[in-house]
Amino acid sequence: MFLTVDAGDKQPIYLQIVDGIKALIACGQLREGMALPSVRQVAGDLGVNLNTIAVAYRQLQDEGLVTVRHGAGAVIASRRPRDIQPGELRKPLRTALTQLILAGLSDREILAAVREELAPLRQKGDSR
Amino acid sequence: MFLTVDAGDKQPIYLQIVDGIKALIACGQLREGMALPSVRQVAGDLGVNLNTIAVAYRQLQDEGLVTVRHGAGAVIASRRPRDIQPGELRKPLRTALTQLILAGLSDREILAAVREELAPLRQKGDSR
Amino acid sequence: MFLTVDAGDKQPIYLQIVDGIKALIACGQLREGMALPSVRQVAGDLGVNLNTIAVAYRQLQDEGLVTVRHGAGAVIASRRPRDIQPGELRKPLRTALTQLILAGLSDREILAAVREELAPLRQKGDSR
Amino acid sequence: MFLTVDAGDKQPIYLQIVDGIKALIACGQLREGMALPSVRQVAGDLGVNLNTIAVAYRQLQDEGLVTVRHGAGAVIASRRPRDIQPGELRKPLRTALTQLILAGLSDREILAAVREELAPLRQKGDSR
DNA sequence: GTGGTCTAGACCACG
DNA sequence: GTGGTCTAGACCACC
Repeated sequence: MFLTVDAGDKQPIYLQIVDGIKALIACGQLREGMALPSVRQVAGDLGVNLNTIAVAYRQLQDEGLVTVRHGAGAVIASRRPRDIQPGELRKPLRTALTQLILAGLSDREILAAVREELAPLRQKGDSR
Repeated sequence: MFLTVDAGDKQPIYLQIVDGIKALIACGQLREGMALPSVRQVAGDLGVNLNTIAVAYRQLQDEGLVTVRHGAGAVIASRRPRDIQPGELRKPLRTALTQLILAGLSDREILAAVREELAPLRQKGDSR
Repeated sequence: MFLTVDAGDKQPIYLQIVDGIKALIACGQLREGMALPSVRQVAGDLGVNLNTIAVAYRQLQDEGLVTVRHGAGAVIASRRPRDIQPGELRKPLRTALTQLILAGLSDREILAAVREELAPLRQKGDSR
Repeated sequence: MFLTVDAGDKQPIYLQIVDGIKALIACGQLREGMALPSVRQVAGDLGVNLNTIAVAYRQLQDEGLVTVRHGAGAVIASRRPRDIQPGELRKPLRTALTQLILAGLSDREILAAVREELAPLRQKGDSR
């Protein structure tokens, strides 16, 4: 489990953990039915408070990505066809791309960067 | 000036404004030397607090995108190569791509989405 | 015995079992003097922890609905008028109705839903 | 604002508050666009911790019932057609009705109780 | 053992 | 002023 947090980051710790676990799910390192490490273990490993992890797990549950069973740990939920509006996902993408343009990258360079980022997120070869 | 803010968004208003102005710069609608509208005018147009706009302008100044001249408003700064840490720009990109993967999009679909988003950001034809 | 549990439910498993048995009693499928299946059997059938079933049975005993006889299993208790505080039963009803109102149902629709739910709970014709 | 909490209740305080506010919305005492009292005020009034109220408000936001704007308080959200599966709402109703049957109430008495509970939730006369 | 809730108190971010 | 986050530590509920 390769989760890291940066206390100096503008993004709150609990969201960093949420994003980290989402990435692990996306790349297949965490699959449907697999158990997540316990709240206490993650808290100990990362050196953050128990509650902070609990909030992250709760968020993942609210998004339907994991099933938390009281007294029995958390497991990756069955992957549903996710009822998200595409518009919700486009906004952060647009913002990220804008930043790259302002940094002076050409379209070609940006697409290369996207491919570079995409590759490790597809390690397990389920490139649907 | 086509800036909009969504009070219901989870992103703070001042950042929505920062991103909006960045997009205008990226696509060439705002060019080096052009004056930004006054804090008061933007606040009035968008119906938000004066202070909120001031914070947004301050952020743009801190990033070196605009220069605020005391008593004379803000103008778009000369485009410098900017001292960017590439990692800083990659993180939001990675998060946005992760979300698209979790939504079930294939690599092909994601690259298409990136191209779609990139196009309007290059309206003015300066595809360096 | 038609009991089911849903591990993904937010309600704890032992309460799902308690509610399930209450429903069976309410509709007459379980009557005074009838024996409940053993803790072990239920646990095996549902694939849950032995202790979980024991807690459910304990709760039913505390509410006076079943009597647990040492070494001889549990049987449905004689139906007493029960010492109920009406307020205690009204609260969950009020919460459930509030949810229906927020979902946009009219009074007419809600009463229809109540009658619909009531019918199968009166299968055995003891509509006192 | 008539919110009460019972520390001895089995339901957690933050959910009691969520339910209380839902009831106020359902009966029209809180309408679209109205501001909720601040987290600090509610915490003071009820004598509970700030965080507890914050969690309740966050839950209401996650359910789309209120819009929380950082630094600017919380307001009742525009009432959307709620994308709930009716099955979700039927389960608590069924459980509540089961309890009433076990208490010995007849169908007639139960329907009377439902009408009794429904009346105060329709004070403002929008019985769609 | 697991996660859930609550407290007290601190500090930050937003408008 | 507002809400958001985090900590430390406690106690409870569940499996």
